[in-house]
Amino acid sequence: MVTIYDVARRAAVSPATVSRVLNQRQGVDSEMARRVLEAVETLSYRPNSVARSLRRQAAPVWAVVISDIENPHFTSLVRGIEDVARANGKSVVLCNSDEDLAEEAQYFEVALAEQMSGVIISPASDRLTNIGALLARGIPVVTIDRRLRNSRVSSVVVDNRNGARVATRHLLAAGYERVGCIVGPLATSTARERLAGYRAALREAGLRVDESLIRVSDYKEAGGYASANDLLSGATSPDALFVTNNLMTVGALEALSDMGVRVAQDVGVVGFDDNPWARLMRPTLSTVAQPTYDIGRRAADLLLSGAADPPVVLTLPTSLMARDSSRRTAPAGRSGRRTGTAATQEPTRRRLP
Amino acid sequence: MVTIYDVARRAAVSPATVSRVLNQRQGVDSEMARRVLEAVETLSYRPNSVARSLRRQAAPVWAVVISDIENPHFTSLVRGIEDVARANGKSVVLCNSDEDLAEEAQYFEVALAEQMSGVIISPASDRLTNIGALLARGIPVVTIDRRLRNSRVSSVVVDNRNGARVATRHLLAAGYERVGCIVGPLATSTARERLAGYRAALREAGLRVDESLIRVSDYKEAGGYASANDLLSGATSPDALFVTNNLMTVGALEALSDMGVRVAQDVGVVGFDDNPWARLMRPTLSTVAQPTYDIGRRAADLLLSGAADPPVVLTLPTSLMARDSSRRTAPAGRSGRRTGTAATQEPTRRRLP
DNA sequence: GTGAAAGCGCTAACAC
DNA sequence: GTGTTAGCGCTTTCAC
Repeated sequence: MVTIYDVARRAAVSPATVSRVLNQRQGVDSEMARRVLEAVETLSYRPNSVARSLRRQAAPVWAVVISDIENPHFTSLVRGIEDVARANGKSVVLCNSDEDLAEEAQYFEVALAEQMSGVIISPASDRLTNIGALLARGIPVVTIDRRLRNSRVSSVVVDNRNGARVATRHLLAAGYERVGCIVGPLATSTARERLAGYRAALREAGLRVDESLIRVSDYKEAGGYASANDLLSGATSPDALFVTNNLMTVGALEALSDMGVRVAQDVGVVGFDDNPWARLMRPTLSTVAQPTYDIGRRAADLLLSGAADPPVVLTLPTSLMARDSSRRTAPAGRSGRRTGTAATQEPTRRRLP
Repeated sequence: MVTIYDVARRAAVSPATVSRVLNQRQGVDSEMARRVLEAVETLSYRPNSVARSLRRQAAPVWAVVISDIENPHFTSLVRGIEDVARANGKSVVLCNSDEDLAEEAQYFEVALAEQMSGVIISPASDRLTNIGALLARGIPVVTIDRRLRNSRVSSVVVDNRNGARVATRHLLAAGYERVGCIVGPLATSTARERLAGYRAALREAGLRVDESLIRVSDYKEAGGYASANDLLSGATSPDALFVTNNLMTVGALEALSDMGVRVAQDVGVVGFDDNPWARLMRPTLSTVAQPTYDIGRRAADLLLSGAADPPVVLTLPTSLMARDSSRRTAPAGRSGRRTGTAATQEPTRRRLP
């Protein structure tokens, strides 16, 4: 392996000078610098970043701890983070926590052991996720997508409560009367906030919240399937569903399909998190869209600047993508809906806020 | 920072002994070992893996270089890799190459500088991707999803040619006559193999290959959209499309939808790579499914064992998921197809292989 | 402006 | 079995 000493010898300078040149410190004689660069070239020297990290007591690496790398919502966040990371010479280590506190803690240990210079996390629990050791070692931490209750950290999130409120209101305005809700693990801030928004919308419409129309699930496809199945076969079956993440929405739609329930006509649906195939489903799927890439970018920016002290919370807006799955009316266009049942349509009865 | 010396002092042993205990070397007095563990505990000592890596000249880290972290196909591969990595104490660094050779090369530099102990890559080009420096430094490399032509490396891939052949044959058997093909960058082995399979199926059916029905694209959504648009507005418009990856399939379907072309009835479609929402589209989408998770797992296993010398190539099978998008016949069930046009159905004319 | 030398935290000879 | 010690490759005082 070619070391900095080899380069120094070849360029007839000291290792210190080579280091200075390589780290663009100014004040190095330009002729010497030239020789160093030449030696680097001819020897095809590559700095050993492990040695550098040991010496500097910090590795140019960020850990990004998310709960599911197969969830497009999270990968889109990661894209945003990555672009900033790359532009600033940081590597990104992706860690799947699977919504598991032990896994999460394990990754914090790795971040500590590897002397990483930052951690971005979507915490599995807003109270139990413990970033104390990270902060104690001065490693900047930013939470993303979700918040933490017991620590002073900067966060980048969306306005979940309002997003959920708008979605629910939209279903009510479309004439649905018994809107159910499938929500994620209540240990996450997103689940609680989205549930709160759902409740708020019902209250604002002068409706009482029927707890039997709420299912707490796991943000996964199978969970959405089971919850939808369960809700639809209950005594007071909902005529609409607000499903609070993308994976559970897929599961819920599969359940409806398997039960022979027609989306929109029989049961209106609004999901959370937009995606390219929402437009390709029939009926097309209404969703609450989040600026995912931007969330990631901003979290990374925060991390770069040391995570901000005192901590800041950036709350980005969501936007309702109203499509056919939440319209009782048969659409005029060619969206592939059966036309025979258009008569199911009925006038809007809810108060429009 | 607590070091191994602090632990040694506290346990009244030498640093070497602490190291031995921590690395589970046998032959350490059990009483001493107990004291060491106790000291580790009370001081909440965490080994510094940077120092360890420097000393050992290797970091317990794998680089996984893929072209798009937002493509579910790749994230599913990564899942498989990750599970093996975690079970063996390796961290995974995810790198997006964006199908770009320069980016790719950049990540190889990082892997080298970080002394990583393995690289899994889905090469952007089968001839131009250069893993020479990696191999020269003895870093094991495995390619995944795609192969490399100019290097001796182990690979885990699927039988792309046959998958494409079966898909095309399936469309012909369903009565489509002018099957078009949207293929990825020809620098990738997958694109060439899938195209070859498509051609083979046409030949086997006694048809000549109409080059004007083939579009070379980029494995991205926008590329699929543009290609479909282009194909459908050409002089000899296809009555079916074989689209060779998931993202381009989404794009192609969007294009068809925007043009008012009915999938299945007007244009049959088979995509590559299965996904959960294929069942939710209307008509449901036929695809060629790959055992993605398993591909990742096996690649990781190979890497663990030093990438195998001489290199091996594992070729896994694909499976055709025949659904409604490739059926001209109107389905009996509740799949949401307009029923008025079922008369479009016509008998199969192709020879069934 | 440049070089000598110490030292980041750990492991592995090697000596006892 | 256990301890001493050198050294992995780099950066950074501190002299000059």
